[in-house]
Amino acid sequence: MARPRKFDDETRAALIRDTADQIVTGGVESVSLRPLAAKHGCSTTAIYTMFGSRDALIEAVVYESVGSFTRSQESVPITGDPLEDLWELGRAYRQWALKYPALYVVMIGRGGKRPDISPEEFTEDSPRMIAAKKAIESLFKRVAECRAQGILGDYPIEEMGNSIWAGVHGWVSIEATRPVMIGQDPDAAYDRYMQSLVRAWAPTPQQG
Amino acid sequence: MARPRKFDDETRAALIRDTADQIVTGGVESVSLRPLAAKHGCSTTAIYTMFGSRDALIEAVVYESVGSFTRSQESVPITGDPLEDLWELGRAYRQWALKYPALYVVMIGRGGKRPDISPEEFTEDSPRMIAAKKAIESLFKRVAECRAQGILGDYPIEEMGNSIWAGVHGWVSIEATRPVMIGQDPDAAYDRYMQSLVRAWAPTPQQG
DNA sequence: ATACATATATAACACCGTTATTGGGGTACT
DNA sequence: AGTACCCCAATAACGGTGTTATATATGTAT
Repeated sequence: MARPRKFDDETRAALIRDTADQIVTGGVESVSLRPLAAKHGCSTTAIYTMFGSRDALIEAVVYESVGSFTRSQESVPITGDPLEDLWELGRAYRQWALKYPALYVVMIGRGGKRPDISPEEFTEDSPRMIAAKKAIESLFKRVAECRAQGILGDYPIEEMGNSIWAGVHGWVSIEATRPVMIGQDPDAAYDRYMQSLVRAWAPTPQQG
Repeated sequence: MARPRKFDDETRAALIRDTADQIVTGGVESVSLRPLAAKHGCSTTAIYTMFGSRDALIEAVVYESVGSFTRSQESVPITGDPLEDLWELGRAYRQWALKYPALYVVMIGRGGKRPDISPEEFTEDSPRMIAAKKAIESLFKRVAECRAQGILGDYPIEEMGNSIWAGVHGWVSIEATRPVMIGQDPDAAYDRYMQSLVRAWAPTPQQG
């Protein structure tokens, strides 16, 4: 019915990988279509038929990155000690973000586009929101287990989960945007910070 | 010794104000020198002698915004109840960020530039770092007062201050980048979140 | 009066994302 | 077989960007 596609899904994946690398090494703003096309032996219009626009290409990278992040979260082993698992989950969260700081910023911060009014990608149950939910699902599961075992108090899972997530994100995003965090031992400081976030939702004596 | 300056500090301030407005309404990436120059009846080269580059202009805006944010923090009254003052400080923090989300993102997130290796503006005691320190000084003071009154435990001020700040920033930055936060009553949810951050550093029975 | 230093304007440079135009390559129907 | 059709990709153009080389104006110092 039409001219056959010269570039298959493999080239599409290669473009996404290359753009992700570019974001990691040079930041989002360094992503440029002409050099990218040249590197892959195609024209910019080919990228346009594959993705639609530069923003859409970056959105594809973000989507892929969320997947990578999610896999890194899901690969944290479950030991049976939900609190220890929670620490490991938090450490993996931070490690991923510090390994790809520019990706983390883009994927959680919408790449610096105007934040107030929002596009369709943030409607409930858009692919991106589903992926985002899945990304923090491991965290919520451990929180639920901790509550079931009395390690956390009888607060709503969603409230505790969102709070711990927001707290972790705050610390990590500061570390990811600035050169170094305060203190001599960032790893230990982060551990103590995580502990404080969890301590905040400890059972009260009445809750026993 | 040279040709007299056609544009004084007033025009410089006007340029900063205008650029800040532009960031607020259209995001950083919408800041463009040619329209800006035309609006102020000068050429782009005039902007270059005044600021040096587009990035430097935005950096000037950021510096000014940090000042505005700091003033908003410092205008929170001191009632004598340090814990209540802390809540008000946290509320003012969030209100400023939600009023100027794009500014908040740029001022704390470095405008989406590559975050890993860092420029000179982040060296200890650079003007920007001094301004940043001053911006959260009110928070640290209240934390210290709370500890002095036994509302907070005997932890290092810096650890408690940084933790609460990171936590607040995490929540607020999520709210500032996404359209709406989860939950029906965002204000109340944020209040409960702040309470959890402070509860984490409550005195232990031994400390009490 | 002349030399020098600097602020500004004009115009150019090298790029950018995007798109109109053109052509190539296949299917489907006559 | 021929032809109409449709889609993909390449070329080239459009309008825009930040930045800078060049030229000019305007002052001070000699």
